[in-house]
Amino acid sequence: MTAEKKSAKAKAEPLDRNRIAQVALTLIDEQGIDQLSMRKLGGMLGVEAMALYHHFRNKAELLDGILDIILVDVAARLTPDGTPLERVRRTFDALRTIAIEHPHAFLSMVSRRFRTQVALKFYEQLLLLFHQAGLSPEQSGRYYRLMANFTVGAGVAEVGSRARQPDATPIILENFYSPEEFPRITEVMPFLRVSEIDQIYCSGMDILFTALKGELTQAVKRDALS
Amino acid sequence: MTAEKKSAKAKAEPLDRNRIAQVALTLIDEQGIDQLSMRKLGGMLGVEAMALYHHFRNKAELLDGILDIILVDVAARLTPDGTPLERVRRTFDALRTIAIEHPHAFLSMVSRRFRTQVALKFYEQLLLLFHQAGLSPEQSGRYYRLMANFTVGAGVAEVGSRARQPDATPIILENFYSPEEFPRITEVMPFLRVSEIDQIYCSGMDILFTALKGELTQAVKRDALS
DNA sequence: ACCTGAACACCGTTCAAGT
DNA sequence: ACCTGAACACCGTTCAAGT
Repeated sequence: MTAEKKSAKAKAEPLDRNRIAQVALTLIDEQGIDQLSMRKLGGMLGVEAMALYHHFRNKAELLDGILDIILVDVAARLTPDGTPLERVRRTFDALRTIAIEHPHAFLSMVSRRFRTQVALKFYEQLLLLFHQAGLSPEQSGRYYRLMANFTVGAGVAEVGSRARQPDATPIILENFYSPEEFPRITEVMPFLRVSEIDQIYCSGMDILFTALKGELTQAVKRDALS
Repeated sequence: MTAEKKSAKAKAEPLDRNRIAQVALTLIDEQGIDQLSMRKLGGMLGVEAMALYHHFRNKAELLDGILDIILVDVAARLTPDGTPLERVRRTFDALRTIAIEHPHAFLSMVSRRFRTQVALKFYEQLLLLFHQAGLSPEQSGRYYRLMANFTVGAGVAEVGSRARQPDATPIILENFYSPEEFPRITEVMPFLRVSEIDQIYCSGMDILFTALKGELTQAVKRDALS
């Protein structure tokens, strides 16, 4: 009986941080973040929950491990071609896809500070691109934050519409929604469909990049004069 | 003994949704979101946990109630003076202060869809301002989303630096951080201090509003020609 | 070194019962 | 209508013990 259970769950190789975090991510993707428990995760790995504590000090550290997996995945998709600014743009676009591919995980990842080597390395690489594009440290910091804010916000919004939320107030829009009560919402809703969201995100990034390039050419002009 | 406990917790008036949500918010502010439990909340109200289920169907609905409180609070701070666009700007600025005043609550609020009457009313009012500023429904939707994305992202970033996180990977920056390993991060860090964040947020909103006004004057010119 | 078992101190929620 | 008590099916984490 015990042997049967173990074989069914595939426990051949020994555990390691990466495999645990990987399985945890699938669990989150399939069942939502609050369905991730050390006990259930252990079950999926054919192991007692307590075995996991040999690889992660606690659940929070496991979440850091999941963030690492995602960042490595994002980094792997990035190609080194194009100008530095094009690469910056592609990096943020790739980060945004996390929200779409892992909606349940995204929310808990987004507020985590970069604490691991992997995360810091990712951050360093991204800032290097800003540097290569000719931005000063001050400009790099500012535009990194602006773009990160915007991308994170877009991701969060996307999560809201994609990930099923635990049933809260059952006053779902469709139930009680009267167009005459909320005329502006009614008017705007067609333009905020999931199908439009991507284009809106792009337009926002366009605005930020235009501003950035404006600052860069100004600097070039100043240099030419002096 | 039981009487002592009750009197200590002030249970004079009967419960109502608003008071429960209010106390829940203070609990979150003081102890963090994952310290909010129905049992503990009941304790603070001098009541058994199960009594709360008479006012909220479940914990998720309680969170909706907290969001309502916050939105009412934000709305109360807004004055009706100035141009519609100025009022839009002040609305987002006020929303941002939530992240600063309720960092622990912010994260769980930000991904909640607007399901309650209160939240929809707030949304309607905000979209009305866009309308009054002369934006088309498409423009209203787009700029609402752009500004909301940006503000939410800024809030999330702020939460990351303000709200204490459960101890995860103990590789805190200071511990292992070697400037030569992460030169770009080192360079940029001084410009991303908490004291600078506010200014960066403002610069981002400035960029968005400049773009918005650009679209508006273009439309005016088109109208004049035709 | 890596995993188990039992235990501790908690959860959200249901349900029948009290007033 | 509003609250209680007991119960169910869970949690994260500690700690001593096994191999």
